[in-house]
Amino acid sequence: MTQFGKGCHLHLIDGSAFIFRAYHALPPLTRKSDGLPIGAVSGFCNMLQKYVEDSSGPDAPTHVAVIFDKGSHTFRNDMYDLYKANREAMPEDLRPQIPLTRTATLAFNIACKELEGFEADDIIATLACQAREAGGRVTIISSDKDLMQLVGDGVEMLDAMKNRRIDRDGVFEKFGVFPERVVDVQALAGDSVDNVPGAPGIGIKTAALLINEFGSLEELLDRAGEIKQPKRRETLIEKRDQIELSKKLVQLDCNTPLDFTLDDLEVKEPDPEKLLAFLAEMEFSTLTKRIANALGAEAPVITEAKAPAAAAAATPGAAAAEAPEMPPIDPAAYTWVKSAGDLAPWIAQARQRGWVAVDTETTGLNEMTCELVGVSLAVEPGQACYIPLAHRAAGGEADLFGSDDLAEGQIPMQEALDILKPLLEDPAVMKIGQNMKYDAKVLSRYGIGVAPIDDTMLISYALHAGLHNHGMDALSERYLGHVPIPIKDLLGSGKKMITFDRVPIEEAVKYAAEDADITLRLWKLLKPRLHLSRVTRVYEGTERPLVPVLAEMELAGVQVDRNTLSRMSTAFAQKMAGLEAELHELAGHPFNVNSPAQVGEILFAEMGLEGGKKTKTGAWSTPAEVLEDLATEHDFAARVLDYRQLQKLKSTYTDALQEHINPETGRVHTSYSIAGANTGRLASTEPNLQNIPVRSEEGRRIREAFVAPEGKVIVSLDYSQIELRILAHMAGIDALKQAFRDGHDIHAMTASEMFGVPMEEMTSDIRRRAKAINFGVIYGISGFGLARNLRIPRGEAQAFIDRYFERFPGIKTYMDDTIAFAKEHDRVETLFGRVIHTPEINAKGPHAGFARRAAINAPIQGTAADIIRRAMIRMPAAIAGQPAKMLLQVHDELIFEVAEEGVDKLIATAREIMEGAAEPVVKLDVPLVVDAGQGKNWAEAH
DNA sequence: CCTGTCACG
DNA sequence: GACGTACGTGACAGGG
Repeated sequence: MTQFGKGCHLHLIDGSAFIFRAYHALPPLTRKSDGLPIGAVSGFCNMLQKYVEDSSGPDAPTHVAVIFDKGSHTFRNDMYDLYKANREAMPEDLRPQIPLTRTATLAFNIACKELEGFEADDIIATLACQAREAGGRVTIISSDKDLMQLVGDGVEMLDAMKNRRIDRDGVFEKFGVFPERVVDVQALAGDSVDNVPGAPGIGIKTAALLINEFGSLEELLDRAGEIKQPKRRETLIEKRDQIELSKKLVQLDCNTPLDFTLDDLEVKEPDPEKLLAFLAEMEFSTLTKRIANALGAEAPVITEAKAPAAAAAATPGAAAAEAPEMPPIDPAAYTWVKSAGDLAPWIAQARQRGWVAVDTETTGLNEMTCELVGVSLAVEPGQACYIPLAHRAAGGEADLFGSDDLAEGQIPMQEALDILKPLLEDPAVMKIGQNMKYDAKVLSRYGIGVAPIDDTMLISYALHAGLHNHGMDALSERYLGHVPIPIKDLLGSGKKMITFDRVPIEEAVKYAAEDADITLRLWKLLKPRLHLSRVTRVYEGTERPLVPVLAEMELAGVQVDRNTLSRMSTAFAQKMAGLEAELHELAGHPFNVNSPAQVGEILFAEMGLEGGKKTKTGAWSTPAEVLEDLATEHDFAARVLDYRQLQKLKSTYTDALQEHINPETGRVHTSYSIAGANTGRLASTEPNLQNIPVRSEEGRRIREAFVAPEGKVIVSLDYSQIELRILAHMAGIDALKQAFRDGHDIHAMTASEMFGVPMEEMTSDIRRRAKAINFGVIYGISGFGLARNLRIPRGEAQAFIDRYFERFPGIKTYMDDTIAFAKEHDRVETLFGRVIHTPEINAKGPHAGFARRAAINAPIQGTAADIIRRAMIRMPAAIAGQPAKMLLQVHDELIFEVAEEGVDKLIATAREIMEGAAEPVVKLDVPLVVDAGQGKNWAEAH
């Protein structure tokens, strides 16, 4: 044993922080055999394992301990009986897991220390002091700000969550003072979490200001009379005792009587047998295997005792880690289907059950250009196969010719597709996929129309929008506790990346079949929850049916005229070159106009203009908003704005769009993500066709490149003021509803009501202000935001808002009710029952305002999204037989390509569908109005 | 890979 | 009282 001293590096892990993070990060998992809650233990072990993996290398610790709290009564409670009095009670299902985390720590062979009547923080402080005195280094693994007072002289903190080291400067960033004065600041600012009172009315900022001015808390309190602000002065004088008590509460104790020494904390290798036995006892199948792998040991078999009904029932609301009938995921157990004979039983199994999970493997992520490489099927959890179809034989590196041969052990593509087609199109067999639109599009290019379908991504979206994303990796990790094989492992990344057809089939089987297996497991787990969460109608009515509709639109694409774009590109380039020369001239030297940092340097440093702000990275910030203020006086700023606009148009639109023209179809095929936006909106990617310019004259011309082929016309139909109409309905504002019924100018009406100006005397400026307020309401208005938008003083903006609420009290009520609902249920809902979770709504701090506004906006934006989704779903049947195709959606607008002679009829049909899309589920008190336009291109049609 | 900026509804 | 502020997206360029 080596004596702790110079060269030693002690790691102190805040155990309680680990436990709580693990508990809150994971769903309430239970042990399969007896229903024991183990979610927190599982997360705790994962975090320890990750810690062990990450802490090797040159900076590895020589000594380590996990420190826990013990006992609820400490010396601080003797000083102040309300200390930590507002702490919530420990959740029921966490309590039994606490002792298990000690066992887990010891199983990893890491020292595990606690002391009755002492907080972990004091033990950590004591050990850190001892280590520092002995000349060693210390890293405290915690993000608890109470520990920041210990930083310095070889002691640092590591925020494991953000993987960020915090040194003296880091502490200064947080507290505005260096570690020696942190307790002084804390004593003043107090801490609501620990119920430390501090000085009322003083937060961290003010506290740091005062401490820096006076040097120390004691000095400040002695000379409090010198403070200018009367309120602050009185507080400090009156609350002196309370502040001094607060300091004692936050001051950590470096003299905790420990019954061990630093030398007892020396890092030890874990005993594989003991560690694996513990993990197996907990029945963590994935983690057991992972650690067994890491240790080079055999993973013990986890006994599969059936859960007695009573034990399962004893933990109500607890979701089982894996549904009881699901065996652990084992990629080695999947089947390689090599022949038609191999495939037959899988088809039969799928038919017999009435469902099958399907996944396709392809050469790329673009459904329009990739090629099919294989198909995997899963019929039961653990029973999955992969049918390779176009894998290439392994060729030598220099083998430029032979490597395109097909690998052995594959059914000829067409033969396999002929066998699969009847199954994939069988109306009696549900095809389950994760993001089925992708697979359906690929297969449709091979002549297979997959139906009916279920989609685990969309099931998750209907259930959990706002809680997390809905990709397979996230879902698998979250709901199955399993990390799928990363595709990177097969394809590599960057320059050396290969396509899936080059992956050896043995490897492909594991990956591909696992995807189908996971999809099936997720389906079994999540599908039954739809009706429990009352979102079956949303899923079946507005998510799932959209898949084939979008697939058809995306496959159709929109014709884009390359010549128009490239002519514009050239023109933009010339203008930009002129502007660039002019700017270099104005600056007196050449610089990169595209670099905001350099532009800022010239404006604010070289030219010495006021109003420059820096970003958090320290570079100058030059958003358009700032440049616009300068532009009236300074040509330089005006030219930069002109340049930026052209640069944006050229790089994002006229240049990039050309790259997206599909050489085979001559058209641009966007992809819509159905589960991307939390509110129910779609998102358009590769390319994004939902942000083609329209507001500026120059930008709008880009829409001229979106054309109809010979003999056809582009038709655009868009909802007029849909979100304001929904607001009028949801908030029940009679005046607004009546205005919409009468077809009045809604913004002018609002202005007239608010400012008492008769409609005949309305000016455009007053109307503009009312319009900004109307939109502000939809966004969860704030005085600050409105002030910025209208470029008026904040007080004036607030006065507008106050008057608005006075005139339309129903809006205020709606907003308050929505927030109250969100706070109670952690979610909001649209008129159609779409659920948007608002997990941050009860959070404290800067997130709170954000969450409030999002909660106000979500039902309105989401209801509008529901309505256009419903219209889109009904559209194909409504326009069947007409010479028309629906091509694009832009949130409140649908774009069609129609034969000239069919335009009037299409407009009539589509308008009827769109205006009636809310019904019969919702009967709005306001009419929905759809405007239509037509032309040879999108610019004319809009 | 992250940040800043800017395009849309 | 302090903090940061309209809502929802995606793409591109710069810079480490």
